[in-house]
Amino acid sequence: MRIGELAQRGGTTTRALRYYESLGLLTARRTSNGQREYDEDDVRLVAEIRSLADIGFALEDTRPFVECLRDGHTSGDACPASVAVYRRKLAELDECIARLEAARGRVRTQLELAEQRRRPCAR
Amino acid sequence: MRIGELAQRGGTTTRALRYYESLGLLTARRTSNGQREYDEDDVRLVAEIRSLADIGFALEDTRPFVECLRDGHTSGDACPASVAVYRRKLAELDECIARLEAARGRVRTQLELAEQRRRPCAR
DNA sequence: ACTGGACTTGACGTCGGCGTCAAGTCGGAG
DNA sequence: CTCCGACTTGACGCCGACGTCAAGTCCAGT
Repeated sequence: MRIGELAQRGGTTTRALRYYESLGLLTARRTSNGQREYDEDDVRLVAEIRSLADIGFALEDTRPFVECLRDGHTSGDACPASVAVYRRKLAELDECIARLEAARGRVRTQLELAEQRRRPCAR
Repeated sequence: MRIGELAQRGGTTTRALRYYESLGLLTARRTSNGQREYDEDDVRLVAEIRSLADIGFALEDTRPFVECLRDGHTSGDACPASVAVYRRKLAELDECIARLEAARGRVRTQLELAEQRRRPCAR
């Protein structure tokens, strides 16, 4: 299949696919007239990239998963490098969530204080 | 005081202060030789901007607080517009935290599955 | 007089993940 | 033949919050 169909099936755009290729995440054979030619394995790769990216993984973080699939594994996270990314991402998420919750706490406190000042005598 | 001292006292940089001025968050009188001249009120403004920005507020979101202070209020969140930003930010934080927690859940699940596959018989 | 530091404006660079435009090629349908 | 749609490469635009460099001005100290 060509790039348009792959984009459609992967729920993304041709621009994104070419970008992935520029990053080395995706490679494509070329037909005689120079167009990119993809197969079902590439559909799988794009699906892997997109599902991880949608969760919040940086494209660079999807690289181990993609390489794992290209190595013939049926699952992108069958390789240690992918699992390591899972762990790191988990830690990042925990830290990020903690920061946001701390921020939320501060904002809520400030909001309550501000509202108290606005109606000092209300219930 | 001049811009260098204000930056130091506000825990930021001269570049940032000029940027705030370009956004209209900060205004400065000029001395005869063209240098920016600040006073204690400006220290207060910078402190307000930085404390909000450090929590994760966009600079644009600090504008109501700054204007509130400039209107003579002792607190940046004494004005309705500031309180509205608090509320909006709180909602944004809640949504963002929810998304991150959902992502964390998915990553943890995937991590556990991947580890199970790697040692299928271990405890 | 000279040096060093702080100041000025203007403008380009950074990061990620593409969107969007330009200009050209190619193949199939009518 | 012509036209349309899909494809190609290359390159600039975007967002936010500044960093960093360039080139010049100004003042205080020695």
